[in-house]
Amino acid sequence: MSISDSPASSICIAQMPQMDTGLYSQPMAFPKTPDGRSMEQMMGFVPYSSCLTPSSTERAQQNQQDFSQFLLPPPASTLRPMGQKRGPSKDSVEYRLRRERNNIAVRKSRDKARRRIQLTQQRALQLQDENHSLQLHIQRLSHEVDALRHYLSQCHLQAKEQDTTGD
Amino acid sequence: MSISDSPASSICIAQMPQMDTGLYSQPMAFPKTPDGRSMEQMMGFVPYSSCLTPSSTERAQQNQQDFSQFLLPPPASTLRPMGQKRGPSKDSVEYRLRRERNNIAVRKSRDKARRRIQLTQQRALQLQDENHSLQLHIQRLSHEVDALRHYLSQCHLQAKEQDTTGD
DNA sequence: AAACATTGCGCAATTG
DNA sequence: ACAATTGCGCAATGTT
Repeated sequence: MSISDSPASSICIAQMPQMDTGLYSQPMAFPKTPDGRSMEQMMGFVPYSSCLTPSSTERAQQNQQDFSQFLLPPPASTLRPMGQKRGPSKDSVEYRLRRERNNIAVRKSRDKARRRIQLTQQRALQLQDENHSLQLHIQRLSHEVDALRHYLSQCHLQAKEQDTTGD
Repeated sequence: MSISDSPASSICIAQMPQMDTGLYSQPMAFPKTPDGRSMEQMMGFVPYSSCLTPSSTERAQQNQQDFSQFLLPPPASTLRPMGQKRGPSKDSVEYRLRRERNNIAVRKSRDKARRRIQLTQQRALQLQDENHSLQLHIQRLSHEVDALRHYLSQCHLQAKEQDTTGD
């Protein structure tokens, strides 16, 4: 099933109003430039962005007012019509179902990402520790090498002495 | 807790485009500052989104109280409507300004997070490489130690032989 | 082509 | 009051 309540956290979901963006949106999607912003050029349309709109969006959370969206005559009609047709997709069941599924997928994906990040962090720490240990090990070995070399040179000296003496 | 609620059925509410942010925006008019903000501040305009979408219309929840602003497009003259508004903030100017600022902060914060993550990842890789190098180094040193020990033992042997011989 | 996964974004609630 | 974070849903994309 789908959602539904969930224990604790959850919010409501399903029919909640929250939507913000809605229609037209085009918030992102477009080629984003590296810096992230801009570019809608491709399409010609302009965002309208500025749109402005304020709040409308509001979700009902208790407070909110919402305002009417319509109150305005404007272009309205020009925008997407839809009357309530739910045929294709948009305001109803099918749409809602898709949204709900996506929301779930999103949550899942984000949890995954979060875990991944955490893991990477841990790994970095672990590697750092390991690194430290290895450096210590190297230090020890280096000293050992030095000591051995020293002994060896002593040996050679003695050998030479012996040589000299003996000869 | 969240709440939510609105009667169950309703769904949406407004739907409009929100975008503002400046990002894509600027359709025409305003100067947008580099950092992205601007605009509305100057005018204070409000909603009007164009959007709207109709369909839902109906659900008008009775509750919506407010709406206010007048829906009008005009330039509003700059200012907020006045009318009833619950004092604090909600639908206009002030609100919009706050939102805009927050949106900017959010983008900033996320960029930062992204960079941080990337950095951690790089660091992990780097540490891994370093680790590998250190292990090789250890291997070399270990061999060296072995070799030296071997030489040393040879030395001692010779010394002994010499000893024996000489004696 | 339908389902799931990612990702940028704005909103709102929190936190400092 | 205000910036920084964080959880969340939306929608465009990407992947299967």
